[in-house]
Parts: sequence; C-alpha cells; structure tokens
Amino acid sequence: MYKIEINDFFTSAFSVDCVIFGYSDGEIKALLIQRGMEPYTHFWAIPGDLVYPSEDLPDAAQRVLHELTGLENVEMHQSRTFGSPNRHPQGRVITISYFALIRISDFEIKASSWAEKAMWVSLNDIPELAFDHNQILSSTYGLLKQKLSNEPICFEMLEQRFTLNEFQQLYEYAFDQTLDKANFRKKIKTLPLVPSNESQKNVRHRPAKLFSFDYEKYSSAVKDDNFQFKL
Amino acid sequence: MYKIEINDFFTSAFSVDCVIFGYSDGEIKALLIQRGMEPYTHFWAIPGDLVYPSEDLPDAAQRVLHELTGLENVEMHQSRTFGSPNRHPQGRVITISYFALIRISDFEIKASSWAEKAMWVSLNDIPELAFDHNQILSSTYGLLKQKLSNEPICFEMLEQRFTLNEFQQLYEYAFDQTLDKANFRKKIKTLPLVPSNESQKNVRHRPAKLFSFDYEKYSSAVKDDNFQFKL
DNA sequence: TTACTTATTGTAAAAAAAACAATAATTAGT
DNA sequence: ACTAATTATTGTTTTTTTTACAATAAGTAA
Repeated sequence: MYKIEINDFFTSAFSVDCVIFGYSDGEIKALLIQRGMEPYTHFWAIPGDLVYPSEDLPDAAQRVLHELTGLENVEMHQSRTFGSPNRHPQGRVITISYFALIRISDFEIKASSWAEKAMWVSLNDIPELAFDHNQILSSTYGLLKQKLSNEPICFEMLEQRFTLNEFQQLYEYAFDQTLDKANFRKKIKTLPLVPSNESQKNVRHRPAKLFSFDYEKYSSAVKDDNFQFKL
Repeated sequence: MYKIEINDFFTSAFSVDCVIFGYSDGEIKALLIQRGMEPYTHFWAIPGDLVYPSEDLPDAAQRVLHELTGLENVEMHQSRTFGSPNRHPQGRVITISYFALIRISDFEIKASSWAEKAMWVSLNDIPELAFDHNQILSSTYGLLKQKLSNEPICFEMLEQRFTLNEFQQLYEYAFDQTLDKANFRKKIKTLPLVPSNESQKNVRHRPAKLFSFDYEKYSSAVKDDNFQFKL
C-alpha cells in the first residue's frame, strides 16, 4: 500500500439534483428532463448537474434548475446526499439532492441546455431513470411526506386559491388514506386560511369557496403563540 | 469567460464528520477530538476526515471514527451536508455529516492518528470548534431531537438497564420541559419495556426498578400491529 | 321552480391527555 | 425492630381532543 498524498483526495466532483414536486389532477408529480448528453443519453432524469469548484451549493441548485428547465426563483431545501463510489461512470461524483414544491401552473417549463425535454411525471408513472435517480426520487418523496405533516408546505403546490376539498385530497393522496370531511375541516380551523369572495366555476352543484393560506399570519402565530402546524 | 472542461470539475474533495451523542449525568454530550494537524491545529472538532476517492461514505464514516477515537461498530445515520466554498482553507471540501447515539460506558475512547485528545463534552459546554463544526453540531442536534420523538433511539444512549425516571429525564432534557411522572408512565405503557429483577443501588430511599428495551418485540409490533413510537 | 349534488355545520360518543391525589415500598439511621 | 424520610407506583377525576355520524344549507343547471 502506497502513501496517499493530500492531492490524491482532490480528484472528485459533486453535483446537485433538484427534485421538484408539483400537484395537479389529484396527483403529485415530479419534474423530469430527458438527457441529451453522455452518459445515460436519452434517459429521463432528475434535473441536476455538476457544481462549479467555487460555487455554493444552493446557488448551484438554482443555476442548474434554471439552465435545464427555465425555472427561476424556486426556493429549494436540502434533501439527502448520495455518494456510492460507482454511481457515476465518469468518475467519483457525490450528489447532493435538493427539493422544492411549486405550483405547476405558475411556471412555464422550457427544456434547454443539454436537456432535450422537460415534463411533469406522476409519481405513479416514473420510468427507469439515469444514475441512481430512482433512489434519489423515492428517498426525497419520503422526506416530503414527513414534512407535509409538520410544516405548511402543501400550500406551495396547491393553487394559490384552493377549495378545502382540494386541500384534503392532497393529504389523502400523500398519506394514502381517506379522511372524514367534517373532521378535517374542524382540524384546520386553527390554520390561517382566508376565504376569498370567489368560488369554484363550472361545476353543476353548489360551488366550494376558494381559500388561500396567509403565510404572514402563520409565521407570526408560530413566533407569538408558539403555534405548531400538525396534520 | 473561458470554457470549463470536464476535468476542471474533478478537483474537489469530500469528508465525513461523525457526530456521536451520548448521555450521562443527566446531560447529552458529544464526542469531540482535539486536532493535532493543520489546519485548525489544537482546535476541538467533530471527528472527521477526508474520504478516499473510491471509498463509500458509510464505510468512510466507520473508518474515520475508528482511526480517531478507537470506536468500532457504531452504526451511523446520515445527517446534513455542508459545502460552503470557503469552509476548508486547503481547497473545496464538501462534508457529509453522520450521527450516532451510543452508551458512553460501553466504549473506551482512545485518541489516535492525528487526534491529540478525545473526550465527551456536554452540549452546554461546547467551545469554538474547527471549520464550521459548531454549525454542523447544532444542526445535527436539531435532527436528533426530531428523531427522539418519532423513533426509539433514546435507548441507544441510555444505559442498557435504566429506571423509568432516567428515561423521563432524558426527554425532559432534550425538550426542555418538565413532564408529569404519572402521565409519562402511562404513556410508555405501550412500549416493550421489560422489567429486570434488579434495582437501583446505593440510594437512601426506595430504589427504582431497572428496565430494558426489547428491540425485537418493538420491530415486530411495528410490522404486525402497525405500531408507531411517539413521545 | 325543481332536482341534484356538494358544502357546511352540529351533536353525541369514544378515546386520549392532563392534573392531581393517595398509597406502597424500600433504605438508613436510631 | 422501629421510625422517619424519600421516592416509586397506582388510581381517579377532569378536561381536551378525536372520531363517527347525521342534519341542514346553498348554489347550479335544467
């Protein structure tokens, strides 16, 4: 065994992978791209790329997401790090995964740079992905579900105005269980939901009122009253 | 701006940092080492070191912890990843933090390799640490507290046999609140705690019975009855 | 105006949590 | 062996929260 020099360590790269979740048609979806570049050409993948040697990780996540999908100003949170020695065929590449929830209708997706296509894919229809991206995606979805019950992040993926039923259905989907409508409404009575004067359109029955989530009221309730979101 | 070649990316290193928690004298403590090496010589730090280019991350965590502190067979879990461009003065080094809970009395700590000393330090007495280790430690402690209420990991840091009061005090310490003794005992009635026939020694009052946690019964309850730990 | 469908509110039963009190058990010292 | 001291342990009542189910109200489209 020969002695390892300090410079032998500085031979690795790292990347960020951005798991973007959205919700539409009653399903949670992830934003995927099709790779137009070696390795795994034409495979679908989570948007991600190598980080510049002097770039900070959150900045890199923003940049990479923008370059590949056109998405801007998406606040992401760190998920897990994946570092198997052979996960990347071109060398040792550690990847730090980030995730965010966005409103699908608020953004226009446009594949660019080396991404051939970009599209929303239901979590039920995820194909075989490049690298270890299937593992990254399912691990990050697990993290998302955990956060859903402790933080009011679901409103980042619901429409800006939503019905209480849509709110409930999102939770029923994520936790795979049906909830009593009356009790659900009682439980969320403590949340800062503000009713709008608009209602559902184009339904042939009594339309539901549209609500929105008041983030300011929420964060001041957290501070002042020690309020804690829990569903 | 000149074009960046693929090889320009493979110029970074990464490390693992092992945050080891223990509990004694009513306080949660972390295992720290004193660095006998540049940079931050003589600073206290979380045990950690660079990962070999072909080494898997969990293996690296095991190896590094063993080399610096003598600890073996400690199962660690991934915490967060820290990657500010300037966190390491010798180059770009991303660090992946791991954490574990151990019974202080079960292990003998022995500083070796480039660690000058190794000792348990109460979380209340943490000095200024090397690199961004203060941040890593507090962030990981936050993660620990989160896990404490959802998983039965506290028994990894309590003595193998413990009194119900010791169990309660650990939670009172971590969540910084006093709990009603009678109600605490009722709440833990569902947990697979098995009484031993031994009791506390050397106390000048009625000694408490010693219990231990039955991991097998726990994991089968999780599978069969869909049981979930919650405190 | 009517039929239809869903939104919304209410009430009662059941379960869980919190508060508080009483009793039992053990040790150390006399 | 007895007593004082201290804590373990168990019980009971009250309060709060959750669950289950039912009833009513409201809006749309025909």
